[in-house]
Amino acid sequence: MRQQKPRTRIQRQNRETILEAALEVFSQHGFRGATLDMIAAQAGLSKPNLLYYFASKEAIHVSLLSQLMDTWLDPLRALDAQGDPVAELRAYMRRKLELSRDFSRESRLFANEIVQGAPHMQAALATDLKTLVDEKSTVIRGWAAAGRIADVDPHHLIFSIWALTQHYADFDVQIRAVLGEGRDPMAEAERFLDTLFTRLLAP
Amino acid sequence: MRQQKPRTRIQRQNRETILEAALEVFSQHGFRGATLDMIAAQAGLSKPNLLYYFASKEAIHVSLLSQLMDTWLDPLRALDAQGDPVAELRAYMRRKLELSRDFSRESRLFANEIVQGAPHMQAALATDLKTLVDEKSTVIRGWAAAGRIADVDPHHLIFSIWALTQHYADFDVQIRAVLGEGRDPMAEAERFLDTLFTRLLAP
DNA sequence: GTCTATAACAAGATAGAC
DNA sequence: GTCTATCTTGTTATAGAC
Repeated sequence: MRQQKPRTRIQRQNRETILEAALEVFSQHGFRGATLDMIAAQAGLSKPNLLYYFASKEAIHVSLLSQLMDTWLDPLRALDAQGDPVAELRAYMRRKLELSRDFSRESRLFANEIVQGAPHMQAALATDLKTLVDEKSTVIRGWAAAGRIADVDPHHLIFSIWALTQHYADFDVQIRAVLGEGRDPMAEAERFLDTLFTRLLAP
Repeated sequence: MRQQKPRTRIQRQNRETILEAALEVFSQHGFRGATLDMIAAQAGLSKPNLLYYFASKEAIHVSLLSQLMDTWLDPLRALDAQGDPVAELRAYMRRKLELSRDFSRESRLFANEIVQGAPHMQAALATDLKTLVDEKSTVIRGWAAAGRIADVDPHHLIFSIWALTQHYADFDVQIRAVLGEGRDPMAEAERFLDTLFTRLLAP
């Protein structure tokens, strides 16, 4: 039962600091594995001070997740029905891969949430996400019908882009363990995935 | 400090019951999110009784994970260097997808562990897993060099099979939310992935 | 003697009072 | 910002049942 909207500059800044710290801790330990102590230490604030800005541990978590959804969907939103089909889809894949590289904590936070059944996001998935995906699927289906890309199921094409790009963030430990030292997973991934989607989509 | 190997029939059976219950709970909530109370309830046993059969909560978790590793690698082990390259790789993908369908809890247990940095599996990843993957990568590289499949990076090819098949188990909630009612994600996935790998691998 | 349950303990956690 | 009430949870006696 605290203020919802930050009024002053200090409030905005501290909320930002807390969310950044919480992202670090939640993405690494999951919701239950994270403690307010860890987040407070990471943020350089006292524990009660956290609870001055957020009503509860769960409130911090929810705030992170809802913020995230937007960023996460941006690359798909940018898919342009007027552009060149194969180029557009490859660019979408590349943007998603860049998100995995530059926002891997966010990706893991999301993965943690979904793997555990999305207790806090069910609604958003079935509305915002589904709406956007359905809309873009229609575009892709049109491209396929016009013979401008190969005939593939649009939904599963999108799933494959999610799966392949997020895998490099979420399963990073495994990837690095298997590849061994001295390799650059993300750079290699970009080349591999570009080849993959080029071959898949060629009409 | 309990017995390691089950001696009696009851012991084997109860350990089995506990592991089954723990799989259900751990895969859904992660290690820290799961409580012994939940596992006990699921197993129909009392909490102290759990700890009569397993030394600790962690011991149950570790037991599950080490059992899992074997099952998880079987499909890759079965990749036959003497078989037809494209058929072998497609069959490997199909076996992995069947695992995702029939052992989705195991897949999520694994995902939970890896996403959080694999605190209990680091060693196994860098040894057992890496050894097997490197070995099969050599086979695949040979196929590519002989022009029997397209020229792709073997490691990333294997990663792509993992990513695409496990995604349907681990992100099941999201998939179903996006597809909506009345569809069969796994059946559709099989057709889509078969097309994808056929096009990717065609020499 | 092998197993199971009730009860209690101690550490650690969230949340809130002062 | 220190300090604390309250609750949860992993673990351990303790004692009883098959």
